[in-house]
Parts: sequence; C-alpha cells; structure tokens
Amino acid sequence: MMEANLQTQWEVITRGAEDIFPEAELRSKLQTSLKENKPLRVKLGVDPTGADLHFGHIIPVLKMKQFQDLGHHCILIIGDYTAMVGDPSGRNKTRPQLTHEQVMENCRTYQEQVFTILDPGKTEVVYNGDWFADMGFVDVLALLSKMTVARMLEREDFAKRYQAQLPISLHEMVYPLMQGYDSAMIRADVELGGTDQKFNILVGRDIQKDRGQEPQVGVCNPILLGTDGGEKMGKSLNNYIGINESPEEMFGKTMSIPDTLMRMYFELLTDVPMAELDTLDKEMIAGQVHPMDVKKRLAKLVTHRFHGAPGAALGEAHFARVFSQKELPEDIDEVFLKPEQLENGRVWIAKLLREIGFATSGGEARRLVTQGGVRIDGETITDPGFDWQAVDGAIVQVGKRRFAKIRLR
RNA sequence: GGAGGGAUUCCCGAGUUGGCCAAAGGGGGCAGACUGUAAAUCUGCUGGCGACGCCUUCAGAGGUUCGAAUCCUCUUCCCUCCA
Repeated sequence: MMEANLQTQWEVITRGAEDIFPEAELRSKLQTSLKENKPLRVKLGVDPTGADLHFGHIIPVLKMKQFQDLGHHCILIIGDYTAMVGDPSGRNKTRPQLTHEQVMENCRTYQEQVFTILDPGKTEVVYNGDWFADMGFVDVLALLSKMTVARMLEREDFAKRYQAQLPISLHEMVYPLMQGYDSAMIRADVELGGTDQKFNILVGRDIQKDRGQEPQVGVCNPILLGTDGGEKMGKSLNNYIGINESPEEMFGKTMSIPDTLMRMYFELLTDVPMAELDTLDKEMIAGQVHPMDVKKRLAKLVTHRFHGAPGAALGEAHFARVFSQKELPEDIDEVFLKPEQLENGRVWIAKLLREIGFATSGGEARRLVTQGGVRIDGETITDPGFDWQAVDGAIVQVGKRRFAKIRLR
C-alpha cells in the first residue's frame, strides 16, 4: 500500500507547495506512516458556494490526488454548514449567506467535477452538517471560547476590513472555528488548501490539541492567479478558466495568460518535472526556446488533463487555425434570422449585431463598426449606417474570436 | 441612546461657492496597430436611442429653483467616536 519511499513522497508533496507548517511534523508523520504502513488522513474541505469549479478551486484537489496516488487516505469534507456561514478568508466583504437548499444543490455538480480528478472509490466523503446539525448552543459556546477577539483581529483580512471601516459580521469569526472543528472530527493528519487558509488550518491544530489529538500539518498551495496575471483567479473578476469549459476555450484562455504566469501554471497544473521547468526557464531567457511554444505545451497539457488527448488536439488545432493563421474556426455557431427581422431582405448592421448577441446596445454595435472590428464574409464594415443584404450562410465576425454563421429561414 | 462622517456610472474614486456634468482620473472590458498569441507594448472607445439632437442616471422619496450629483426635508444602509 505505502510503496513510495520517504524521499519520493517528499518531492511529490512539496511540489508547488508554498507553505508547509510545520515541515518537521510532516516528515515525522510520513516516517511513522511508512513504518507502520498506516496511510495519513488527508483532509480537504470544500464549500459548495457556487456550481462551477475553475482552475483555482482545483489546485488543492490535484494535491489531494497526489496524496491519494501515494496511498494515503483522502477525506473530502463537503462544507454544507460552513458554506452557510461563508469563509471570510481573503475577502474584503461579507460573503452572501446561502440557504441549506442552495448548498445541497451545488453539492452534486461539485462532486461530479471533483471526481473527474479524484478516485471516488478511494475518497471518503463527509458532510460537516453531520456534526454541526445536532450541536447544541452549549456546545457552540464551548467552541467559541477557544478563540479570542484579539487573535481574530490579527488576521490580515479582518484587520484590513476593520481599518478600512468595512463591516465584519460576528458569524464570520465563527468560520475558522468550524473548519478547525472539522479537522478534529475526522482526526486529520494533513489539511490542504491555499495559503489563504493558513489561519483556519492553524486554528484546526489548536482545536485538535485541545481535544488531545496530534495536530494536523498544513500543506498550502499558492493562490492561483487569473488569466489577467494580476489578481486571484475568480468568477467575479472574470479571469478564470472553468474546468467544464470547451477544449477550444480552455486552450485559448491558457494561451492568453501572461508569460510570467507560465511557471506557476506548470507547477500547479501539470506533472512536468521541476528540473525540466528550470531548464525551460533558462532556455527561454537564453532565447533557445520560444516562450510561445512553451505556452502551447502548457495549454496542451492543461487541456489534456480535463479533456483527454482528443480535447487537447482539438484545442490546439482550433488555436492554430483561428489565431495563428487567422482562418475561420471549424465549427461556427449558427444564428437564425427570421423574416420579420429583415426589411426587404436587409438588416441594419447595428441591429444585426444585437440580434446575434455580439453587442448589447446600438451604441456598442456602432462602436465596433466604427473601430473596424466587424467583418462579414471577410469584408470589414466601416459604415455604422450600413444596411446588409442578408445572405444565408454568411459569416459575421467581431474582433478576433467571435464568429456566427447566419441562417435565414 | 448621543455626536459626527459617508453612499457617484461595471469597479475604485474626483466632483458638493447650484448651470461650462453623461459627470475628471485609474482599473476592468471591447476594438485597432504591432507580433510571438487571446503575451508584452502602443492607440482609440467605453449610459441609452436609426443619434450633430433627444432620453434616463449620481442610495430612495419629496421640495426649493428658469436650472440640482451639488441646497432643504424625510427614509434606508454603512462607518467613526462617546455610552
């Protein structure tokens, strides 16, 4: 069961990990685990606050997969109760509180997506509602007494909000305690998460110690930056790559990350050995290897991870065709125009763009035309007052990557 | 409970001696040029309307005025200090 030796395990576990605390404890836990042939209990808690997962969510899941492949016991905690509270980590405002129904609804799709990576047969799934639902008020008070206000306010996110005169609700301060309690309930040896989870994971250690358990070790990955290269990947910033996105989108979006982010993505999302990445970096600096080729490899590997070999090939082909050669994509969505949308077989260009969803207003449509961003069958339209004689099968293109095939009926 | 400060366009944030405000600046977004690509860099646009004019926006509801983001009243929410 526990086959890999300590050194191998150590290399796998520390790859892409920004912070492990305390390192020494992880080492001794691994040693004991090997000696006694007893897998470590590895915890990852997820709050199903939204339906769709993106790359940022999946980083700790990939780390968990590595533990799983090493033979350790993985426990996925579905935070049906913590999701109702909302993790304040790294937030500058209170999360909206979800109802239990909303949370449970998200759970299904969440697990579906997570189990494209983890082995469902080897993963224990528990809900923290299992223990929180029946907790009495006295138990809650006992838990609350483990934390002081001063310590909570030391946290960077709360401190910032406090100084910026932004509201902090009391229930948000309960969150770390709940997460810590989870660790105690499942007797975790290791807890995974982003570096923003450090505080919560440390609270878990305290609670475990308080209950006479050996405290867990935190293994934290850096926070994945989004495609804009500056901010944490997230839905609200629209700088994310969803794991359910089409191969074409996934490949393209990966190609759109700034060069400076390539290393991070390689480390966290692929298995390319670290030594090879170092070599690649050197070769790029020396000009022996083209950054674009490296990025293409990254995009291919990443797409492969979620869509398999066919998806990776599809994504790559599409990219080469549309962006490198500036040709039309293979599949173009068809948009139907009804006769009543035409006048004597003609449509005003601004109206057309709105009808097919390439502009949300006439003003935006005019702007696109004026700036030379609109083509019909390869011909650039420059007159915002242009009335187009509709042709079945014509290709309307806006910008570099939006296409529609017009169908008349 | 008392005293004071605040809410502006997708976001942040100017503007508060009333007209020159569809509202500075930045971010984001979009488009163009360039190329190595949906990198980087540079440029332009960025409330709505078949549009050199008209319409709706500055927390909400009223009011003063020829004219209000700017002044007055009430309401909602946030913050600070005191208790």
